[in-house]
Amino acid sequence: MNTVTSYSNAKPIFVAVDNVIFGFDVAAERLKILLFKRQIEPFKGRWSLVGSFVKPEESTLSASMRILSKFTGLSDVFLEQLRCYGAVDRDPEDRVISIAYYSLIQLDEPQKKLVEVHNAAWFELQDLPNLVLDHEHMVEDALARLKENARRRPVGFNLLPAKFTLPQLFKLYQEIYQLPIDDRNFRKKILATGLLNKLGTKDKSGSKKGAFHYAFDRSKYIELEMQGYHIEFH
Amino acid sequence: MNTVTSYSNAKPIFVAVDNVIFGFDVAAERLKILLFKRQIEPFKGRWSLVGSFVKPEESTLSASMRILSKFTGLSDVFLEQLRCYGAVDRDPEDRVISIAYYSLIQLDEPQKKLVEVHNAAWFELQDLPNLVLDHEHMVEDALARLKENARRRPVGFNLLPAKFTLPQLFKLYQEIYQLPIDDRNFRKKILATGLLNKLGTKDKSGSKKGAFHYAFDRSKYIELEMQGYHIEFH
DNA sequence: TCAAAAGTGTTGGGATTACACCCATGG
DNA sequence: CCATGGGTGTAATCCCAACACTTTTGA
Repeated sequence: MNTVTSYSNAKPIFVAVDNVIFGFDVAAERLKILLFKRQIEPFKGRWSLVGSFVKPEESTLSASMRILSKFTGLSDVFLEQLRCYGAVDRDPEDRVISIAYYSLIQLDEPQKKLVEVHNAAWFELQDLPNLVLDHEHMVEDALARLKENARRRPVGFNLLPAKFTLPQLFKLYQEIYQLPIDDRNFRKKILATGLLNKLGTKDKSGSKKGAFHYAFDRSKYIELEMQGYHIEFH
Repeated sequence: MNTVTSYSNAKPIFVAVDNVIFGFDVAAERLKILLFKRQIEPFKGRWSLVGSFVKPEESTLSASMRILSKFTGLSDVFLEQLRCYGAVDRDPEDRVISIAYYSLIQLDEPQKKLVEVHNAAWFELQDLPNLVLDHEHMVEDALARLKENARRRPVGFNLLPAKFTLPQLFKLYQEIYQLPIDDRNFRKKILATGLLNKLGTKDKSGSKKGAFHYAFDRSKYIELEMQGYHIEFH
């Protein structure tokens, strides 16, 4: 870089990233979002999406991954950009634009413990506290995007463990759409994608009879991630 | 704002907007994109999307509207955010992130003249020059978004004049998808949306027989813009 | 009268909805 | 043996793709 840039007429702006991290609590059958208590003024101590300023030497995506990793210990999980929030007065303290990302992760028991370290906690969608700045808007947009994506791409599997059951998958989709779905048709549609491999084992935690374990077919996943599809859940 | 901000640990970054402006040349039956010759180093004189740095006192959306208006004279047209491009090395001169927007406008004869003032020109999709930075990537993403949107929302009408004919609309969709479409099924589907009002007049510029003028129903447009639909064009 | 574009309908097949009962098991 | 959740099938309907000819009119 030049010490005297040709961009010297322009004024730089603070750039932040904020992550809408979704987790599916299989035990509770609830879709949840990770929030933490903001560490800096203004609004210190209030609930916020997990975020950070973007450093000069990292991309916005890297910044998002850094934060995701810091709070969940995870890397190599589903993480996509949502959009940029660029209103002038979105932060009363200074001019800050934020790039929102959203992420889908497995929310297991170790994960629940882990986040406590950072003053973070998992909240049900129906039970979110007031959030700082425009973060409620970000959550709303992220949820809309998740709904849209779930009917076009095999994103749901990112929220489940490697082995899962059809009843679990079914409950997840009901949570995403917050609607009752016909379970027989759901099975037909989801099996018809070819994404699921039935395993020989059963999960007996949910019933006497037990439900078969499934794993998703990674190569088929990649294929459909590219092509896309369109499934309407009723 | 405080003179000493509590964000003083963070380093601000240059923020730009870039616009992918689509216009449909009804006469040529071609979808086109507006480009201009970059005015500043580096890459001065090379073809670029129209863009600008974001000023501290304007939102990213305002910046995008400012640029759109400067080059086309238009306001109050279709303009949506595409996404943020935040790679560290996307601009070799300095750290600059860019928020890309895309816009759909009517490309009539006056418009063609107007842009020449700013060293700008309209290019067919198949005939784009090499673009600076990551602008080719932006165009690619914008086109993918347009295709996606055109099957879910009534966006196509933004590219046509107030009165248009079904053959024109049909040609537009063929341009968007760059595929041959069955014209009878296309008419059925597009008329079934209830978006079109048939006018009594005809446009005889395209044929001896003449094609009926249509206008789109604004209230139905708003309704479907909210609800969305799903049409596959074959 | 003919060239050139506009306009129009039907049918067969595939997909989707709606819907209710049997299965397996542990206690 | 029974309560609980897991798993299964079909018929009726709707939707959609495929497909070719007639109309209008200016030159």
